[in-house]
Amino acid sequence: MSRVRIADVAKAARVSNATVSFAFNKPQEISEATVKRVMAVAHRLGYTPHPTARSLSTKRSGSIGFLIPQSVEVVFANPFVSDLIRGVGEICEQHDLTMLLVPPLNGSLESAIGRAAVDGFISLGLNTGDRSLDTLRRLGLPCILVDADPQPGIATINIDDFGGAAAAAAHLLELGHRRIAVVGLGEPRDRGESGIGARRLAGYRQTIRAAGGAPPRVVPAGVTFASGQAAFRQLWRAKHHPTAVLAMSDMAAIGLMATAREHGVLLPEELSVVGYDDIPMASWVTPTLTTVRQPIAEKGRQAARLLVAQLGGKHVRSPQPLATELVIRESTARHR
Amino acid sequence: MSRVRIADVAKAARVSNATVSFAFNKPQEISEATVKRVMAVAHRLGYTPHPTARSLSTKRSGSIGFLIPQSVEVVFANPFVSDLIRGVGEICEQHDLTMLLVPPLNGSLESAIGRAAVDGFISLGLNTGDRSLDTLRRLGLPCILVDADPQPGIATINIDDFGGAAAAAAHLLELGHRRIAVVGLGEPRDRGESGIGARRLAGYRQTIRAAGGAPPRVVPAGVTFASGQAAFRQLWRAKHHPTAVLAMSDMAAIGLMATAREHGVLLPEELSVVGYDDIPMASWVTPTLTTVRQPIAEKGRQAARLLVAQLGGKHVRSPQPLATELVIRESTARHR
DNA sequence: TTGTATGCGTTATCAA
DNA sequence: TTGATAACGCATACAA
Repeated sequence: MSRVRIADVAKAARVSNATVSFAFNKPQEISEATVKRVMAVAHRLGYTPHPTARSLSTKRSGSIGFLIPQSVEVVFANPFVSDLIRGVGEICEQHDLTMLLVPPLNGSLESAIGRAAVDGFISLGLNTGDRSLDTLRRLGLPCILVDADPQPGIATINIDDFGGAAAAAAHLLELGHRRIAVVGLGEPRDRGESGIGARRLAGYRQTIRAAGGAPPRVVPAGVTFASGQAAFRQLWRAKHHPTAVLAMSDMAAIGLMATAREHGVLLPEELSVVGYDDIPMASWVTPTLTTVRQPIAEKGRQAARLLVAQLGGKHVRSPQPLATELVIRESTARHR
Repeated sequence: MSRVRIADVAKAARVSNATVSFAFNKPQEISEATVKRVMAVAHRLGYTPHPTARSLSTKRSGSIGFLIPQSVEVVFANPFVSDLIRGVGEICEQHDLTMLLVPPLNGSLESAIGRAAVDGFISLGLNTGDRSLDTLRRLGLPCILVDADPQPGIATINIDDFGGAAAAAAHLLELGHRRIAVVGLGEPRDRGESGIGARRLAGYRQTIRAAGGAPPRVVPAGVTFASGQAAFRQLWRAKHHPTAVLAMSDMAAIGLMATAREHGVLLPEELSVVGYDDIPMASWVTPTLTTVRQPIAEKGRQAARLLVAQLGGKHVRSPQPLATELVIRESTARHR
């Protein structure tokens, strides 16, 4: 019981393969009666064009790849990614594109890229110097970067990481905090070099320095609840506890707050916490989280729109970084 | 600057196409020296096998479709889906499979199914009688259903929806609650018919009836924060307010709780709330949410494992429904 | 308006 | 061990 092919339809409808193909793809090119007849036969036989064969011929797969730097398991633990996907998905659906999730294959994004049958990629947080970028270029696949360092010839969607971080730091300084800790993003070796972590850290540091504050202690963390828990424990292990924390993700901030409360730390009286992202959850936790809002879904939409444009042959350029906004809620208070 | 093809490599390495193909796919079939030489040339030229051409030939795409009943925009608003995806992704990565997100195309899942170049599907919540099931059968594509009614010949992953709901209801009854409301799942027209909503509702109803309680009022909702907010407003519009609520999703429960607090309702003193799912967030909100835990990621893993087995030609059967467990936290209290 | 013939880039069969 | 060559299933330029 093999699949119904175009030839089967053609034979049953007493026309050629080409006519069947036209009936599906360019109905206006042939007579209406023929289209009707062919389609009726096709439907009766249960024919559906083979997507792979069609792709090989048209050189279009009708799907785009969503490149993630780690496993699905890890990346989707952060609600940020869901929101980003939602934005991308919105535009994809407008253009009948499906989305392929492409994590590294055996640790290598390069090989995963080569195996993905897609028309282009949206990539989340690709570090400068990553060889995947060369692979992308070599294959000539359109690609839009999100939350990455600008690359020559590749459009990148970014937010004003520095400005958001600066606003967050300024808020804490204004509240009288002087012993401020930073919960970083990713491994220490990455932080100083590049990426959003570095930009945010610069925003924190410069603002604090400009106010005459001491350089903040920085503890590494990821974008998960658990990493926020770990960050708290690390901070509280030291003799002098900070009176305020600047986190680079809401998830880490929320994990940190939960653990702080478990340790009997009063929030925000004894510890002010500022997050980053403003994921929906930030306004549902207790205390509600003061955070730097970034338009997550909009980033996804922009990236997808740009990719669609590029698929259409247009030359696209990186837009201006999107604005961030400090959202003051209950997790920050005046230093006592 | 067209893409490097297998013939280019063959010519440059002075071998035939077949030899190049062997070097990539069955290195043990040809001499080691040849493999080495061919691979060196391939690498120098930047050759990567064309995934679509390869698929057409092997009849394998190396990716599976994740069928969702609504747009990505809507479906990914529920953290439940992220967790499910994480489970599926975990197994996929073990088998070098990528995941294609397949939402309805112009409202029709059927056409979306036909266009997806995948080896099989995992489908979330496909209702009985959905014609997509016929399409799947016709195309002969392996498919595993999650949270759906059992279909003849199609393996389905389910949890003990009834038992979980019954435990939740029993818990509230035990706490002395008699005026209990249910926050449903989906449209009223679907609820009575089939699906997890119906099974959970039956669990609530039968348990309450067995205890001699009055039939619960049921208000419809979805699986989003906003639908929980709406459900609260609808409940509070009536004269007699319930003293406890059974929600069919944590997200709805969390939305309901947030709105209740805004209306000055004390939680859990004046209103007990039970959720369903036990998404991570359930233990981060205030009060922490009493809920029915289901192994979300495990469902994803099971579905993926079954699909992989089916792709391997094995005949698979629906496993036993996975156990649920009532997790008692702070959102439920004795009726005053 | 319809049919024929070729290309898409691999894999795999069968000879050599 | 390697090399021609036929599928794979469809789209499309070109011919009729």
